[in-house]
Amino acid sequence: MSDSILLETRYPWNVFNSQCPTRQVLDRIADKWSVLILRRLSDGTLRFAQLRRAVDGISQKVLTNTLRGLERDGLVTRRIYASVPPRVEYSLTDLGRSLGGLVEGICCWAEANIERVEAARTVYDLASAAPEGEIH
Amino acid sequence: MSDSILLETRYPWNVFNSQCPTRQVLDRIADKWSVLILRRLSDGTLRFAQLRRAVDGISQKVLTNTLRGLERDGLVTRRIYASVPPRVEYSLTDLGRSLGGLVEGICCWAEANIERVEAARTVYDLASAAPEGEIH
DNA sequence: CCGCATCCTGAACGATACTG
DNA sequence: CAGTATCGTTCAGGATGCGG
Repeated sequence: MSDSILLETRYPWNVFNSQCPTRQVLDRIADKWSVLILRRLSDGTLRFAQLRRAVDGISQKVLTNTLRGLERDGLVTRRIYASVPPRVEYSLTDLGRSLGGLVEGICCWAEANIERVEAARTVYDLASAAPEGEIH
Repeated sequence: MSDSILLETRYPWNVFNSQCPTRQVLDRIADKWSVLILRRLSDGTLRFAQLRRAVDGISQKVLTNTLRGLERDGLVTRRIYASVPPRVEYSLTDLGRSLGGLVEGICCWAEANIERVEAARTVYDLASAAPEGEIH
């Protein structure tokens, strides 16, 4: 009996349940900024300012917050060097690296399919603008 | 010459550039609700109310908005049956189905690694609460 | 049943100024 | 350099009521 349960659901968790803690994980990793940061760090260690430049458009505040969250969830390591000026390096943990393939997959999908998406948008927007036109 | 360019970057797009349209795609798919909806629809067509129940915690407004966005971007099809009461079915397009593996990967990663994430959080929160304690 | 319109609150975010 | 702190704004999102 317990075997069948194990076969049906390998984990007792369920992202579709809003009370399940996995939802919080989904919230963290299914996030634009998290994806971009993780992907940058998958190429190697970066300092705060480097990371900021590498992820165009992110504000200092959002970068700080996102890094804190990623660090708290064990995806990113923060190493501080007590020098003047201060030096802080961010890198992926093993757990963070285990997300590498997914994160790259997401970015690649976006780059590979943007033209299809834009084409779909054009069609959709045209249909929305003049829905009556189709009938006449 | 053009060959080397093609080899270096297969696409002229770059998600790290905030002006690049691929950022908008990333915004769409690197989103908690989009991921959950796409994953549900990858198992088959669903009506609006079914989808709402299947994605626990989503409000009607957010579901509507997210579905519109996914439809506009060509990931989801909306089929309307002019019956009483009205019947609206949502399903994935081919483009949406091409995201299936990634979407499933994200959800599975969350379910498979939640315990590691929670363990990391415990460590992080303890260290933040009493950082002086380590020295004594 | 589906989902649009409206109102409203709180969280997210940008900009700026300041510190170790 | 790498933040923290504060302020002001914007906007996502919840609640409710109505309409096709």
